[in-house]
Amino acid sequence: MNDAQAQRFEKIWQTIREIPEGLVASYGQIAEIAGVPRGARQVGSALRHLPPGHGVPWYRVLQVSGTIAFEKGSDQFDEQSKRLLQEGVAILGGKVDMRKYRWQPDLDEFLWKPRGAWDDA
DNA sequence: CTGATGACTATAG
DNA sequence: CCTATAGCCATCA
Repeated sequence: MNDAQAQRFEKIWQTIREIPEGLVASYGQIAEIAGVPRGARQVGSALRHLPPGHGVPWYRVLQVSGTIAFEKGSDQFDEQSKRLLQEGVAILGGKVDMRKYRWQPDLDEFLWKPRGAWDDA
């Protein structure tokens, strides 16, 4: 694996690490933030290649519809839903309500650095 | 190089 | 809501 690939994966993993506990993001969303336009599939690929002991909250990444990407009934599906429920993310009808749990970096900015945000308005 | 694959998504019916 | 289709693009055989 060359540097460019490793770097892209690192960037994606780093982005996923920014998702706050209790919130989720879609593959496409992570791709966009990580600077990989139309790279939703690459995000999935990056997660598939996660090294041991990564500490990346991979379970906070869902399909844009709020559905868990794994097949229902699989071990991975169970593992992911379990972890989400554990941090308060509800799963109704097999899917997460994205309107409610979707992470919005813009909003983070708004909440963390409101200082002077409206000064020149 | 070529073709198949996949932890994706958008759109149409 | 579900299926089908078509883009998408890094990876892999």
